[in-house]
Amino acid sequence: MAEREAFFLDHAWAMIQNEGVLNLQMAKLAHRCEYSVGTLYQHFTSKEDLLVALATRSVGQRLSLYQRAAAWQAPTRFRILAVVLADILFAQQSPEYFQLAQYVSTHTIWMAASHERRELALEASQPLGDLVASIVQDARHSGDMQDSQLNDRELCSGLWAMCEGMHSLVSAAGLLEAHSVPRPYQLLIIQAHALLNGLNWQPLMDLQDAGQQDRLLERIMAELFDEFPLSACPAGSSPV
Amino acid sequence: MAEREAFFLDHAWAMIQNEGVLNLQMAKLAHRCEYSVGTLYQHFTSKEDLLVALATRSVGQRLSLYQRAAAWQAPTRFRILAVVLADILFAQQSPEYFQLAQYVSTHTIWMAASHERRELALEASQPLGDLVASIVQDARHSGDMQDSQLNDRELCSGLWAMCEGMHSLVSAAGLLEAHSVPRPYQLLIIQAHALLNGLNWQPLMDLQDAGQQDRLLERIMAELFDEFPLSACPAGSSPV
DNA sequence: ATGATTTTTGAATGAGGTTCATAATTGCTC
DNA sequence: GAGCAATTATGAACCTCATTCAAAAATCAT
Repeated sequence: MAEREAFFLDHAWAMIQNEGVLNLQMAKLAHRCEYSVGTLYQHFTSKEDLLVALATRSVGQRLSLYQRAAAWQAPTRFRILAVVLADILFAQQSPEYFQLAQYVSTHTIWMAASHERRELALEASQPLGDLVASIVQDARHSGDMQDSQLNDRELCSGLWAMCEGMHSLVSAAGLLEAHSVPRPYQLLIIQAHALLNGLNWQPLMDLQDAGQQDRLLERIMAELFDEFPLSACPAGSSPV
Repeated sequence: MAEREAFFLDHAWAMIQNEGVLNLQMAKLAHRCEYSVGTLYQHFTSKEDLLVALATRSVGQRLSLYQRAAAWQAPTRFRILAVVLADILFAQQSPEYFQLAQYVSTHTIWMAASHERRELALEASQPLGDLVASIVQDARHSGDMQDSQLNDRELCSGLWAMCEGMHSLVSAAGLLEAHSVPRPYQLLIIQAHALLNGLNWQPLMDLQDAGQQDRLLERIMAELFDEFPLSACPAGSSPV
């Protein structure tokens, strides 16, 4: 049963990658899977429900990238930045996923999914939060972070929002260009450094020293994400 | 002609506020405006096109709040924070608008609108960017800000992304609660302070001193946004 | 083998976005 | 102001799907 659900989702994902979210049709999907429409609807209460399920499933892939960052033997500040980089790389590698995730987390779509499905989605996102929180905890223990006002989750909420927000801005084609903001993901890295500096997360990064920032990025790419093309790295020189 | 377009948009907005974005029907809208469906389609190439037009129009209301912040006789750092607060207040005052804006800036919807409509939307958003950029310029002149790596727009991109991102996270019901992040807008203020500190935007704010932050917020509320209920202010004590 | 229960099916339903042939109106000329 | 051309408005018809549900098929229990 769970197997068939996965089967449906596999094919739905393939269809979305070919034809976009808007063109996914329940009847086509059922036909492609050689099941009837009714059977499809036994698994998903609605199309939106299926989309949320799909987005939920992809969290796993994202997590595996994040985990490299969390498990890295490096100062906590580097590790948290590596998470941001993982986020960026994944967004560039699977733009369809981000498009879907964004569409799904829209109030309009989110609320159209079943309550159970939403709960499952929230549960699935927990490991991502846990992972980031664990880095914060390490940072507190090692003395890299001294803040006492915010708990582990709250501390990262700004960084989280910033990443999410930049993805949103990027996906509205033309918006950033219209506002003279090219290379959004390079900027995201710089702004993330600024935020982490502001939170007093040691070791601080000199924002005026682009070379130092690039070297760190390149190191993370080499040590954690070496299978990604260098062009994916939002460094100062490359036009990402 | 432009008058009739505005007429359509007025009624569309009213209908969305009553019944939500998903329940807006082109035929109902036309009927309510006492025009035929065909006439409606002379103004908007599709439903998505209309939604983008609607979102575009609402930028004006948002702008008027931002302008108070920009025109305020106060240090630039206070003014930029006032912009963030204006954003939050507007989001709380017009949740329908933000829901719409978010829905519309989804790749899926955005790309379904006509090219011309998208251009208009981008143009309409310029004043918001200009306004923020002008504050940055003042900050550079007065010496509050010394960064030389980023231009005026780029400098604020992180703050912009952070605000957008937090709105996104808030609108996915249950997501923040699931991650132990209550009172998102209070957090947004704190994180904005952290980011501004990191950018070295003077005068720096002591992140550990919640009282000082609250006093600033209350001052902005009193001097700029006194018609808003105090409960709208995301201060430390109130449970927003 | 037979009846009961569960699962599957896909044609039918219905909702609603979009189109386009027709009708109405406006503008122009003599 | 009559006649004609050009423009604009109309809304029924069309078409695309998501969703449902009565009937058929498959499975299980005795």
